Amino acid sequence: MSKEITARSEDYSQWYNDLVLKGGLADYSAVKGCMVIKPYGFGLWEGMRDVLDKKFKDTGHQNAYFPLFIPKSFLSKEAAHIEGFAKECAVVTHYRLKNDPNGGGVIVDPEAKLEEELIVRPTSETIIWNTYKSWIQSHRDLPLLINQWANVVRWEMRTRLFLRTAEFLWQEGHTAHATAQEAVAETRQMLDVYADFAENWMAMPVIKGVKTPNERFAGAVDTYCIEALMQDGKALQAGTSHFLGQNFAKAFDVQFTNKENKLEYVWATSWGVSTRLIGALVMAHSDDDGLILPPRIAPLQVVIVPIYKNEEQKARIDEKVNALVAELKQAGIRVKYDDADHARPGWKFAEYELKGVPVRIALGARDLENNVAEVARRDNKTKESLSLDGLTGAIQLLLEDIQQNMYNKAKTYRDEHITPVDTWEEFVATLDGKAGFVAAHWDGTPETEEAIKEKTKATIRCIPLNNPQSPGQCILTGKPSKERVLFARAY
RNA sequence: CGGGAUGUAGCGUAGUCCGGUCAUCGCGCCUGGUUUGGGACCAGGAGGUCGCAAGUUCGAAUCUUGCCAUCCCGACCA
Repeated sequence: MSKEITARSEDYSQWYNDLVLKGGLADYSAVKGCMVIKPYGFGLWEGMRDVLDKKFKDTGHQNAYFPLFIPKSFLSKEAAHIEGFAKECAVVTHYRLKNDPNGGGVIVDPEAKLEEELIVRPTSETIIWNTYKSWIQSHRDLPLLINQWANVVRWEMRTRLFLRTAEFLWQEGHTAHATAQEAVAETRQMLDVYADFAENWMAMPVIKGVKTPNERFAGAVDTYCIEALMQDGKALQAGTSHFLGQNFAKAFDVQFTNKENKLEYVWATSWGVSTRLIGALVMAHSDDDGLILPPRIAPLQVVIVPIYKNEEQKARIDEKVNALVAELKQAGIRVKYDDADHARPGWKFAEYELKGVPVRIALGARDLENNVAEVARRDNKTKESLSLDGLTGAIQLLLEDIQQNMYNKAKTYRDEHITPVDTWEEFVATLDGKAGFVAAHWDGTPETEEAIKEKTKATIRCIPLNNPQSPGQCILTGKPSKERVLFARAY
């Protein structure tokens, strides 16, 4: 083994790092807290982006682009918003460099100080609502449904590849509506879009829910989320959708004239997912041999490896494979024929397993004689010989089966890790033991939530939508509770 | 931002305590050949400002100081 991967059981964090680095998804960079996304990792993001972008367009949204820089004064217009982000903002103070007169290279020119400092966007609500003010006058201008694909910067103290970096890529939708009901419906619709994407493309089951006030987005009335469970039993927020009420409309004075010719503040939403999804994907499915990517998102779905003893055999295999590749591509399958001569088949097998390619086809002289190919699937590491006749159809079915199997496996794990508990002892024991989500009663106060967090490091991940109402007693205070909420330790 | 650890060739490492032919070994890389059904073998070869910068010294990978980056644990967060 030339590329050792740390076992999950040995060191989960190191396992994750190994997969990301050795799987070729990303590299560390020369800049603290920032990462380089390598082509294979970016390919994953492109796949996610393409699917999501189509879903956004299909639900009536348009893409636009707003500035990277936000005047400092904008950020402070919404009190809760600045409160939430102030501690992690990068600030641009100067606009010019000059040669150090003392010969120390280049320095910031003290003459070139900005009159108003600029904040590198940690999110774009403020610059967007400042803009919307000039775009919205009448109810006929509504709804305004905009999305942007962008990078944002949050100066994080502790970073982890994909999961938390100072700069990350995301999309942020920002919509304006005439009524609260319409804005709430939009918030919920986009949450559904995210959940559908996570489950049907990423094969990652998620729980849709609403955040408690403690966990709410800075400036939102309600924050909805999708929560996923990683293999170490920690939860990960995979996407959020916020109902912003009229908070930003009021902060930026965005009013419209309604049908009755009266001025009203507009109602807002924002929603986003980020490159963090790549981290979620890695941790949800992969094993100690490497990545396991769901076919619908995998940059490469099928890899074909030739096995030959001489040029004559190679030529015959080439001929067969070239026809197969054409057919697979015709069927819309992302396929690569790896006939590089410098690596032997065994090396390639291990390499593509590390990279999580869902299906590997090996084709040798012996197979040609029998008119078969050896087809190996990455998700459960089984192999079988399939006839070369109709192989494309079989591969299509196999890819679908892998996608479904990965989802089922993740869902079984997730479902087995939602544990209802009724006492504090059980609660602590479950968190420390099997981990995962713990469904417990809570008295509904931020103080109790905070106390539980301090004692156990577990937070309320969400109150699931359509949560069954069942009276009980708060696990910490014993006060009455009308429903269970989901606790977990989280990324 | 606090605590701990690390940084020597693309990767992993020996050497650091006790300064002086010490820049070691494996993988990878290049050339040629033999190979090819689970990370091949032989022969030859290239590659390093020892994280960066000052300092101590006749002499620094090794000692001192500062800085940078990464990992782990905490506080904060998507």
